[in-house]
Amino acid sequence: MMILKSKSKYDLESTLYSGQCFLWNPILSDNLQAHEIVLGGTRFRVQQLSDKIDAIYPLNITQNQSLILQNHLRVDDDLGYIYQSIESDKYLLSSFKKFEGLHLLRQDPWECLVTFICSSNNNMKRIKLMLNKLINSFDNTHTDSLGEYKTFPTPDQIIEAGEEHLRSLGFGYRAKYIFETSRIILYENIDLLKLRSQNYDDNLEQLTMFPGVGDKVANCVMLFSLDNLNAFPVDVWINRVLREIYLNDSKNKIADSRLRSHFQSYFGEYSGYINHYLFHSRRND
DNA sequence: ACTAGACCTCC
DNA sequence: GAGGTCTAG
Repeated sequence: MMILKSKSKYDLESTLYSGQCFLWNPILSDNLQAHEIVLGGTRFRVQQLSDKIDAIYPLNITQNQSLILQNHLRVDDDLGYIYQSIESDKYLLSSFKKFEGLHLLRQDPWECLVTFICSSNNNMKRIKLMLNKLINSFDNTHTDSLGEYKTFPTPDQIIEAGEEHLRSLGFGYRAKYIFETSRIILYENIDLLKLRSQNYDDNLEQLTMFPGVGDKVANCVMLFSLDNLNAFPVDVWINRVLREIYLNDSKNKIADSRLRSHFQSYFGEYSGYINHYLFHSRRND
């Protein structure tokens, strides 16, 4: 076991299951609540220990593995700095207090892209189910001291399996989107990791070129995997909370992309972090 | 630029 | 109806 250093208090439960990532699994380890994920081909397990994270697997975690985990968990984020950036906002203040320690994650861009293409017109439970089916339908089996585990399929594996394979897993019309997106990535030799830390506008333009990726999905991918912390996905929940709290219950029709750019200016460089607190709060009241 | 309808499947 | 996107007009 090894306590991970984090700049701020860390709330694992809120962070891992707030709807930004669907690849973490709750698991019982020594009768204690733990959480498991595969990162870069390695299986990791963590659990909450007071305000910090305890990395309990791999057992003798290497320096490099520990870096992979910390990088994914964004333990260096300074939440206090983000919290104080909007001091006068009553609703946000109570959200920060209620979910103190909620972090964004830094996910793998490819896995994140597939995840949020799946999210369209869908619910969290089924998104999770679809991703599990997808992972289990390929033979990417690895073995460690805990037993077998699987890694996420690559674009070329998805192409080889075919669009019909995805349909047979229950992906519906999203099968075509994921299949075509895989083809574009492979044939145009696109390295999604290179989009990391590129500016918001360029990434938005690049990502919305993929079929099945509109403004909302692109903003999710940018926020949850590409370090564009000013990304601001507007879904039905964010739309609700913006109207209720910030637009005086306005029922005017405003396009989500216009709401998005307006509130990006309003909330500033960490609007994406604020977005996730708004989302999580609105869903949990 | 902006607005309706269709779209797969499952709870 | 569900954490949207695409297409037509």
